[in-house]
Amino acid sequence: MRLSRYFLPVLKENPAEAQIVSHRLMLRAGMIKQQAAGIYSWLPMGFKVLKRLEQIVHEEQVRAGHIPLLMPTLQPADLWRESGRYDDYGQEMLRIKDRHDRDMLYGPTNEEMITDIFRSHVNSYKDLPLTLYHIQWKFRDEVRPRFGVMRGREFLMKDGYNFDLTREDALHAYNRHMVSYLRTYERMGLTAIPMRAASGPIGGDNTHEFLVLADTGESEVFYDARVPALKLGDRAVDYDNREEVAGICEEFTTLYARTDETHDEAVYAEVPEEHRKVGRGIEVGQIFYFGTKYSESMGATVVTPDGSRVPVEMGSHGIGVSRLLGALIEANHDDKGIIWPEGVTPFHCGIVNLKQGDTGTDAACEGLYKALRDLGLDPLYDDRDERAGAKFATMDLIGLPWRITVGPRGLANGVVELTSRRSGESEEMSAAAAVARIAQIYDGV
RNA sequence: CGGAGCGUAGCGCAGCCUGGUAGCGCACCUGCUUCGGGAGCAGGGGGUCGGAGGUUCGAAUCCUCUCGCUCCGACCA
Repeated sequence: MRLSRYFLPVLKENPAEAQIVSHRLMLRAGMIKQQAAGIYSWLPMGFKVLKRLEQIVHEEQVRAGHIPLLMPTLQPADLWRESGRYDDYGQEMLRIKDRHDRDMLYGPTNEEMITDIFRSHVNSYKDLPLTLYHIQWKFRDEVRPRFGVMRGREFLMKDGYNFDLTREDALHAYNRHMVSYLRTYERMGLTAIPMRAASGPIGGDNTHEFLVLADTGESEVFYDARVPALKLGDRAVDYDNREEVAGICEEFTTLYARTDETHDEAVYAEVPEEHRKVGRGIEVGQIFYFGTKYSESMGATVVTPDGSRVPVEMGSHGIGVSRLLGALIEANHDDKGIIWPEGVTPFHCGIVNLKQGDTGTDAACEGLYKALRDLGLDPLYDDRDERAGAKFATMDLIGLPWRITVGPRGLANGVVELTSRRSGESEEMSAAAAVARIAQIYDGV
């Protein structure tokens, strides 16, 4: 993309309403525009990152054997009357009437609807196990939306639902989700720690929340310092292998890690003192096993091998996709702006032309731009007629992890400059070498 | 939902107390000079002061109502 033809309305000054750094940077970097309290338009670059996160979530869900579908944002109230949650959910649910005066609602989640789909089409144990998920906009009419997309009223969420015959099968689904989530966050360059959680209104006994450590997090967290160092890495996981999947879960949940809701001083005291850490975290996902809570109230049953009919075992699992953007920035920024991890960056690298209009630098930049694109990479070429300082400031603000700087001074020596946004370190090399390096960095990302 | 505050140009703000017909910085447009970390000079465009009502000869300013937004606390992906 050529910046002169893109739509990237960056702000030089901090918008007054944004208090936390991710909100401020998303506004300044021209990623979002607020339309109402907790409701945002996603401008091109914000939308690009959001789509990238969505894609990673999809890939990891499919890898785990889960099946995508799409349910609507608007739902009939009757489904929720059946489960009993229409009255329970309270004012957080946005209720709407259509022209025929029918009660509708903007879905805050989809347990009822997925259960309805299931019971309409599945009757036999032979169709199990089954895990369906979608990535769809939700609405929860929060009393006090804040922190930009981290606590919006409208938000994009991946929610998945497993249907199993037995409790053991359902717990395997639970574990499968935990591992797929670990992998998802890791690909995004985030360290998200599974922590035992309280169940909340969705209900259920087994539940973990995934927390990204950040000073601005809303939850207080207590954990063993060795937990954030745990990595899934690129090990191959057979998601159908129960022992293997359970083993990974054990690996990641044995050491102490809890939020203030489930914190237990007595257990925490057993953690060696030098490993005890207290901090703050942003919740970016949660997994639940809730058994037959919805299948019983809504009649989602299957016929077993012996001919009897039993309610299915279920769980639901969510990732706050739009919130992840905020969490990513909270975890990856400095005083100049965002620092995108390679896995989620909106553009692979930036090209800064220090002397726009100069035949030599223009040609060198065009050459780089074409070479990178020919390799399937997506560079952002700052071809605006701006001064060097302005271009550098924009690049730092929007946080592309790599920048190639092209100026007459370097070109006279046959070199361009490759700079890491994260470390700030620069290296001079030929244009061809810079292209090769970028390609190598993104190989396999 | 309790408490506090803010709405004046695209963004950041001053003016309001003490009414007299709107200003500053950035951004934008034009020209010249600049050009390796948010340039300088000169000129220019843009605001029914959130909305409605009231007081007054006169309202951004005072009064009433209303809408929106933010922050602090209790609740949540």
